[in-house]
Amino acid sequence: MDKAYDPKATEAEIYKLWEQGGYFVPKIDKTKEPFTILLPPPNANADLHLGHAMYVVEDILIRYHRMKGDPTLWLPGADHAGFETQYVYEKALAKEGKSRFDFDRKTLYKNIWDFVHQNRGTMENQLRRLGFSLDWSRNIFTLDPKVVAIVYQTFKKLYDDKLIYRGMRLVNYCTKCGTGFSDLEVKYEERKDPLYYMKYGPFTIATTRPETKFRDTALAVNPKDKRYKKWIGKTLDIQGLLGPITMTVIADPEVDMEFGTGIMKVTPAHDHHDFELGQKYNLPVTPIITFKGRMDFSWFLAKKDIPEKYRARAELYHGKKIAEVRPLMVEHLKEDGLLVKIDENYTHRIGLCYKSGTVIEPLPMQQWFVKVKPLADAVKKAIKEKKITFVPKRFEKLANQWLTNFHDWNISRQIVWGIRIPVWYSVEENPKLKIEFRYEDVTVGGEIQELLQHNPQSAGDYRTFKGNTNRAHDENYHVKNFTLEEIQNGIQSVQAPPESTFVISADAPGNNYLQETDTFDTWFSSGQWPFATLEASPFKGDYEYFYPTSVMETGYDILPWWVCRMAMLGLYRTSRVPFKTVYLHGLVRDAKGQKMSKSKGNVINPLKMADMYGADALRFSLIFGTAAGNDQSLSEDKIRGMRNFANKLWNIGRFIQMNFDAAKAQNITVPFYNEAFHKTLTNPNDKRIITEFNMMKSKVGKYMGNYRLSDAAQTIYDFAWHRIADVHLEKNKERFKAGDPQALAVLRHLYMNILKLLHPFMPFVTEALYQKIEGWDGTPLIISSWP
RNA sequence: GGAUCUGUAGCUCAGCUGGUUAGAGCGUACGAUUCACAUUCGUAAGGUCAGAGGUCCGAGUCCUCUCAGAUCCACCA
Repeated sequence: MDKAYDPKATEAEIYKLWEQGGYFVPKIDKTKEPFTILLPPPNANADLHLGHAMYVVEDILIRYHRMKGDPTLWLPGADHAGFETQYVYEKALAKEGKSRFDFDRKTLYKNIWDFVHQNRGTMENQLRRLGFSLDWSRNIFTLDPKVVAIVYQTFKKLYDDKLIYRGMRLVNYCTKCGTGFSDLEVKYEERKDPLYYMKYGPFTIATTRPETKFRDTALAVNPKDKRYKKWIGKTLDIQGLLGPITMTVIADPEVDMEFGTGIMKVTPAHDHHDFELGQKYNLPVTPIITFKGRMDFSWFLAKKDIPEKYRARAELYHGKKIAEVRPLMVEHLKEDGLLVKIDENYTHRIGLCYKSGTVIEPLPMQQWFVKVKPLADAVKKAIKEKKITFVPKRFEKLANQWLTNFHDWNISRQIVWGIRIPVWYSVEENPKLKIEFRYEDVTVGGEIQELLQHNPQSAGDYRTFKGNTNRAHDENYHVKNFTLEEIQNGIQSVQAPPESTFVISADAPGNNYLQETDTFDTWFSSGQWPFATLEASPFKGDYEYFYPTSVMETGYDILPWWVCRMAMLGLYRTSRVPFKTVYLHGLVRDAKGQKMSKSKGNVINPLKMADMYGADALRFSLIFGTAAGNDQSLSEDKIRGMRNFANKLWNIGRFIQMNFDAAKAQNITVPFYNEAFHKTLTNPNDKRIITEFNMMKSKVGKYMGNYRLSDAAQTIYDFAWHRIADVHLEKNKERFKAGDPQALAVLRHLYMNILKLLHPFMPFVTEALYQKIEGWDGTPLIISSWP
């Protein structure tokens, strides 16, 4: 044996041995209860970071149960990570000077597919590098056809149960990313913005967004507010920048009398709160901002007999960005004497796109929603009945809080990379269907139904396609023969008005159908992971045997996004909880307790650490001295310290081997330790260390059962290093050297069992050492039995 | 506004349902070592467990309040 342990020389070999030996594949035994964990699927296209390395918790539990003889499954997978991935891909496109709008839908999807699959193997090899004993024969991807089919079934069932509805709602829209988001994905930031006080008929109102006031539909006051009582219910003509607007004064108790002037304008199309008021009082939703984040005054310019002054203004505003138009409007307000004052020190919180940092624009849109409350209530009940328990316990409270506060879940995303919503609109039945269509770098809006109705059966005869009239007059516009397939692929978006009818189906119900262009929020599919993976498994009976899973282990930061949704959808689809225990780990921070980020340059790359100090050292340092659910600081020093421990184990092994070799040379036979042998023990040192070991062992067993992995790790660490190496070895050195069979037998027994106890934590070095032990029976440590 | 977490040795953190002299890793000081390991060994210094009050025979551990830090959610123009 070498003087020092060299992880590089052993780890890859050992992983191969395990994988090829088929030890990661569960040994199904119907008489035993299985132990199952699903790996939270990492993004298929991304490298692993330290957060992923925390999956070591799962590997420890898996290896522990495997050694205990439970049929054990740890199922790996990859997530398509819809928006995240498309975002990364678009950034790569931007570097080439391109954007997603340069491709039709099908090509874009295929390009992203290729992009993801080029990178996917990297992530999987990194999981291997860390020693994770995943059953690769069951590896699965969120876009595998079987998974998609299951997601579709869920959607259909939800719809049939009236838990999914389509509705015009204000969505959190990022005009830069071109998609809407769920509430969870909006980040807030404190900003100082001017608060404009402006004359509004007989009132003064305060607003930070003067640009939306052109489409105000009402004024609202608090019914208790004496100042405005006489106006309630009255209809007024209010002088604005583009002439008078007619609106009614409504009373609603939600209006804060203290804020600003106590009177608020209601803009249902661009404010969540106003939208709700609008719904309550039946106000029209009239947008003035487009999905590109530009001002839209076409509604005004289409009017007849507009005074020239106002027409000029509207033309000036039209098509401009909000930031450009706001100062112009302020100028015009001053000009007209409508501006009362500006409060420059007003701070408020505004919503930002969590990805691009763009201001989120609430815009009205037809979207698909999941009615969350019935689903969430079922989960709350299951938690109350202890069908799901949390480690640590406090997360139960948090989960309940989440489940209580969830709004209806917007599952529509205006992106291509994902599972397309299986909704089909009949072109014939929905004459108002609007499509955006792109070909040959020309985006055409138009009435495709005319085209499709002409000859829906035969492809290749769509010359009658007119496109929109503006384009038709454009001499650069080319009419081309489109096939039906080309039309389907070239569709940028289908906008179906509220009254549209539709069919839910995985495939086109007929030729005259166009599919919804939105895709599902990634979490809608990953929320079905537990049953979807097991149902889609290539091995028959997996779902029946392994579902529900035993432990769901993940970072606490995705408790609401993922864990709660899995619980909701799992319970809904299978009537059983998808997992019995939820173990949540904390964030890994840098040595100073700061969040790791690329910009701070304090990121520790787990793969680099594994290369430098060994995967075992990295694994151990992530467990050692940390508590479930708490953030932890990780320094390279700590990893180095754990590397030293691996080396200590190595050298105990080396010491043992040298002494066994010496004994062999003298023809001394060392017996194996067993109960009968134990009775023949005479030396008090041997007896005592065995007793101590047995106590330590039962302590470790108890800790493992309670998910107290850090305590288990520390207990073994302490015993191996400070009890065995520092004391027992030193005190009995002469006996070992003399080849005392009893002493050596006891030592070998202790050592073998320490390696076993330690194996879940440090699988590589323990396996390597175990196989070197004199008299090894040929069973790899990974499948040997837990002491 | 609501909620959660954290505050224990110089640093980073353990400490389960309250019970003997409060622990680890790293760091520090001094010393040892060709004998498994310098990725080593020994010895030592270092904490009024944020503060105050309370419950208890007994509290770092439970309760209340205060202070400090972090995080999450909601969000009023």
